[in-house]
Amino acid sequence: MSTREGDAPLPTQFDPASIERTTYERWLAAGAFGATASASSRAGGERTPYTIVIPPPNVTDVLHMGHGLNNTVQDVVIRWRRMCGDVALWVPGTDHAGIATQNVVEKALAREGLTRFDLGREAFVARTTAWVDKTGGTILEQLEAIGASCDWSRTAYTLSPELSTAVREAFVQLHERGLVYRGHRVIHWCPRCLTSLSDEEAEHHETSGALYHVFYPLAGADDARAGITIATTRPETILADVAIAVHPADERYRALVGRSVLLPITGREIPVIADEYSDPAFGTGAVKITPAHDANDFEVGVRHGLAMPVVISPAGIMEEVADAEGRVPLEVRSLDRFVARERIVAMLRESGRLLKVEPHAHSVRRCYRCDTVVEPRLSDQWFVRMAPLAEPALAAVRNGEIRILPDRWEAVYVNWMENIRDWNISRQLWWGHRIPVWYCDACGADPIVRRQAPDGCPRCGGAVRQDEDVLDTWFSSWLWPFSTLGWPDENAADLRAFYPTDLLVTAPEILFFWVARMAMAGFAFMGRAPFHSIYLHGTVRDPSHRKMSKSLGNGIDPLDVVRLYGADALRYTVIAGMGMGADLVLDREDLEKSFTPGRNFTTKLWNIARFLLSNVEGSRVVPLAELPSARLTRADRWILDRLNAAIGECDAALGSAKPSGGVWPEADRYAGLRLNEYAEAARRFVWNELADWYVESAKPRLAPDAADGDIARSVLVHVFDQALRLLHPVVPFITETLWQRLPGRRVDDMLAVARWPERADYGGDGAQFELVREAVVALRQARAEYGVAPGAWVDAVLVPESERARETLADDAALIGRLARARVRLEAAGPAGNGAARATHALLSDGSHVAMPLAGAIDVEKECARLGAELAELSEQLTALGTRLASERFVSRAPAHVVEGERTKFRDWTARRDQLARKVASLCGTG
RNA sequence: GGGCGAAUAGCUCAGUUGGUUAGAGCGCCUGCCUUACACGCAGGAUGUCGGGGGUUCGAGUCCCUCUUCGCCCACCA
Repeated sequence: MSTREGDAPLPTQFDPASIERTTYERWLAAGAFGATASASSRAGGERTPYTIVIPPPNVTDVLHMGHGLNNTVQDVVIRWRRMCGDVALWVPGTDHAGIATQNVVEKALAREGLTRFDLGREAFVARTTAWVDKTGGTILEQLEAIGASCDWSRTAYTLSPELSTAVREAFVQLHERGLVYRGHRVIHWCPRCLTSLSDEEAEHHETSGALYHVFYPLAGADDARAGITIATTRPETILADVAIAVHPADERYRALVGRSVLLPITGREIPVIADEYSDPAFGTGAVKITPAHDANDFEVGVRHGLAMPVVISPAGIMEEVADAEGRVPLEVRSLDRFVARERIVAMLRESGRLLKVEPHAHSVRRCYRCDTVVEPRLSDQWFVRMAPLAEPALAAVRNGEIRILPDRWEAVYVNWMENIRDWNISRQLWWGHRIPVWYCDACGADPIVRRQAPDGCPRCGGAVRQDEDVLDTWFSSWLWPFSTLGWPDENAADLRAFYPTDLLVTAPEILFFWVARMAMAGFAFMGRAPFHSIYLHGTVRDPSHRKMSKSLGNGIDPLDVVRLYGADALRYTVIAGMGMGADLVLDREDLEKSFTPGRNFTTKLWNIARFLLSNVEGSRVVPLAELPSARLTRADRWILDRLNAAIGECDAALGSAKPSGGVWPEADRYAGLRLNEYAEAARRFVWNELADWYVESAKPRLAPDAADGDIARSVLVHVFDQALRLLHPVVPFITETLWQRLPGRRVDDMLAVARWPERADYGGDGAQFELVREAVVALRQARAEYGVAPGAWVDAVLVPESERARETLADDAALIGRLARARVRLEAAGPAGNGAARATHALLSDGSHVAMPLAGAIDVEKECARLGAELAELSEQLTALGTRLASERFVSRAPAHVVEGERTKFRDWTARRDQLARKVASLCGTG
């Protein structure tokens, strides 16, 4: 009644689709992923909390391999911690993705021939909200398909009312601390998105452009050749030039400082000024100053009190926008900036002012969302003063409070933090958090910064209007580790139970956008780091190492993989195939090949289970702990030893979950979270040890009449149970399904919340089984080498070197014979060759040897040559080793354990050499 | 321009503080449907650890240098 026995046998073929949905439903029904705040030790509970907040995918995203990779890593870790008994919380959620989402909706509008301005702000936001409500969040459902064990009751959204509260609180607090300010300066502007961007959002791209040398004649000079030549990459901005700057120490131009030159095309007079900004070594050493369209020129303009005419419209069109009367000639007016550039160049050429055009490689900034070349633009924006915020976040990485894996990224983080610049957080968009600032037009009071809209101007009581801009999307994301847990309510149960979180898993691309800023926000608003570990994984690439992307069409849909090979195959392939921080190469054109490792492994697991279950059905399986250890065979003890070793390797690869005392000790700091090593250790155990050796060796014992079948069954079930636990974080669906079918399981038992394995002393030593394995391998090699027919039984002689070896080989002679298809007999140690002449030999590691008398079947000459070569090689190595051991320097300088190891090796090799020599003598009749 | 990383088997990559005869997966070769698995089993081949120099008893691992890739940052018009 309460056990699951009686289920139909496992289907021959593993069909992932048939188990995944139901398994996931079962987890949900059992509340396996729910984390109870009161259970956290920080909230008076008994258990250690372990928290991961998801990097919120854009609400409009559909799942791609990058998400697959990112979320598999998080799920492996959170499942591991859950099994270790932590209150494991994985907070899911999505990001409203200001520019990205607005762009998508605007595109849809464009298909209707509309712009957002046709709808108006309110209607546009309503439409976007409706669209997000309808189609958004698909990705979260897709995460379930790959097994993500998020606590869905805590799903968050960066534009939810709760997070809006947090965003306004953060803005107001920063303002109160003087860390938010309104700045009038040149910022990056995307003429397509019609918004300003932060430095991080304006990406550098190497571009091969041109350097135009333009001549500005001296005003009022008799000599038409008198003047200054400047070099520029953006000739269209000439129209907004207000000065020419030369270096004060530049002798070439000293006489011209203070005089005026004539702007080409318009003939306007502009001064020549001296400013250290000008680099005498670059171009002609003279630089044109265009304060409204270049950040550096702006600084120069401020220093010299220059005018700042704007000649490029927000949309990138040449116009007399501000303080620019008479600056834009009709020929270029209303032209796009790049068209205007060509026109201006043509005009300069015609007038003879264009002296030279040389190719010039330089980097141009482009909008990270739409790839449009950004335009430097003078405007008013809100900024966050970052230097004070960076201080503690920088210190935290330096002192080990926060570690970054792989460690090489720490240098990148430190470098950025040390050179941090203020953050432009206002965006001229409609989709996002409206900036909580109001203005009074009536009395011109200072901007009113409030958590809630004020009723009226606090000074004159007049009407107020809210700032039109919204905040950078990342201004809400940087609060994510605590805003999702209830902040700004400092007493929120989740905040107290789960903050600070533990691990942040993401790609290095958003180290600055998001990760570093979260670190700063954690200190700024919570007074401590938001997490202690940052795990930066690689990128998914195609076989030509190009990043997988929608635009290149080289992407793989994870759901296709799930459909074809199962979520577990996807997860295993991703985890096992990815070293820390390394990229993952997958081939869209050959999914089968890409996911072969995962598919093969899950199939193997399935078949081990089929074999095991068919052999334990209907028998009572005694828990291992209830068995007298004296009844364990050599093979039993061996596999239990191997299990212990595997548990140790998995634990070592996963490392410490948390830093002790809040700071990572050097020894642990860069250890752990080596997920590929963990997966490999578990795979090797299950496949190469459990399946290849233990299961094979146990087969005779599982026969109905076998004497110790009960022991074999107990060990088999125990070991497989433990193995499934070890593997569960990587391949949760199949392990859960198989584990629940093991004998004695109760209906509500669930692997997802079962205990992680621990090493246990079984009161025995399985090392002697290695000799059995070696004998089998040696005999198999001999068979293969001499072309013995696969089905044929051969005679074999085992010659033990020691009493212990004799015992082992005698006990397991039948097993060796079965696995190597040989009729085995033991012969006492003694002068080699007695009865084994004309046989092929193999030495085992302890000096014992096995022989197959293959008279007639073997080529004695060939065998003698082989043995002779082996002997020669061994002798040579022995000589080298001897020389080394005789070396004064080695013995005196190498550590004692190394010297001792080499001496032991020398003794072993000597014994083997002697034995081999005897065999050569007996078989080949030479000395 | 500044900084960082990589180069190991045909391919994709592991190789933690220098220490047995350098590993895995995939691919390849040979033979096997051995009553769990051909998505499998058994056996096998393939490496001047990018080149050169150095430190050391000992270097894939540390240092220098060269070559070739890649990444990040950056206000030279």
